[in-house]
Amino acid sequence: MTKKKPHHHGNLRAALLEAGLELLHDGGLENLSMRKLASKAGVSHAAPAHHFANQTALHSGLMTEGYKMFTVAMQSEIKLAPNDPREIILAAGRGYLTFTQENEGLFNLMFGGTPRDHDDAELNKASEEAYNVLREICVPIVKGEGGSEANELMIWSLIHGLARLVLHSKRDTINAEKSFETWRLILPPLEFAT
Amino acid sequence: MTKKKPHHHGNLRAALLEAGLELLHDGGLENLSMRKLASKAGVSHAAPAHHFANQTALHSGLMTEGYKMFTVAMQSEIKLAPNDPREIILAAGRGYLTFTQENEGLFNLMFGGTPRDHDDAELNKASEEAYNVLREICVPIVKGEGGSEANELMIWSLIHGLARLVLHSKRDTINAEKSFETWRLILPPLEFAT
DNA sequence: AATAATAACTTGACAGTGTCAATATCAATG
DNA sequence: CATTGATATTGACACTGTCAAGTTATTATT
Repeated sequence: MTKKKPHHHGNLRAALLEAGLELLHDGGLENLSMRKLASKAGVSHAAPAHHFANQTALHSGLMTEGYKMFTVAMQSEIKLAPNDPREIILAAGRGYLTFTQENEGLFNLMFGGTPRDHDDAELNKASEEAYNVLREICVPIVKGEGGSEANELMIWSLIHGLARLVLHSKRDTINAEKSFETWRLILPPLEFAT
Repeated sequence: MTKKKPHHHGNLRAALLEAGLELLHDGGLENLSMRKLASKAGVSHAAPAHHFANQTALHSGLMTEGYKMFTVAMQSEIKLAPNDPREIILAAGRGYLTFTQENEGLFNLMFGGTPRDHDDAELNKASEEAYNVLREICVPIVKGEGGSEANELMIWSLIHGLARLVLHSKRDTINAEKSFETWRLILPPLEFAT
């Protein structure tokens, strides 16, 4: 039996991801660097290279964590919602908004155009799972000309766009506190199958 | 009469912005740097500092150009549209999508969470003008519970979200070529005042 | 158990980055 | 013509990601 005990403090990879999330949370995307990461985890500046081939790989790893948190945020709001298809969609949106507002830096990393490793299996799995949450809450919507895909895209675009705009104009138009209400207001009428 | 002939090649500031847009167009946000910018404009690495106090100021300048292009892209599509409120909204969206797909790097800079100078008067003016285009095309929509602001936010979120998702999954779900059709499909039914 | 092999980490170097201070040069004004 | 102020250059600094080489710790082999 092979005991995997990498000779640092258990699992450096996890510690690095943790440190990265912390940096993002503190100072946003601009505050994230491999060397700070390493320093925060208490290792030398080149240590991360053994767990993340390059910066893109590290970013992909952090995105993976982001999608997981994302999925959880939506699901836990859905659990609290009354058993009504529209209420469930509204709840998922609240989860989305909560996540983006509590993790602005990570959100920017995930959806700001930062290059990612498209062959990262974990990342692809995590993002797919997040998309599946969305897919499920859209099932009850009656299909129109564009089929269920158009419904999903409509909901996804709407909530993603709102989340971005809320972050984008924290000081202006859209009040972050009232973003839940705004979400309820802009979600168009939907027809559900009975 | 004062001939303003700064002793380089006319107007370095404009040349720097041009070079910046080119860098963004070629290699995306990751390809943009002040030193490349300077080199591309044929000046020393510290020359830009006299026209842009720091990187944020440069970014703000590029964003300003982006919003201007943005406004033009929407307006020129609107001009071609039949005089029907829904068709006009669809046209503006096509302009939005065209801009984002032809200027991915600039779009990422504008909406990827990159810090900006919130006191930059030109930037604020340019972004406001872009928002005004949106506001105008939403005027014919009958106001609901959220007033006209909710209508604007709905359209804005929807098209912005779609644009991001199209860029985000160029290779996957959403076909960039068919993004116009997708936009038509996900725009919900709207009620217009007669 | 001793030794070899492999993985994890460190150290040092390199080119590239934004920014600042000091210097030089040009354009226009007195 | 001399002064002045804006404009650009040069050089330095700390910081970044990445690579090569060396060191240490863990695992595997004989």
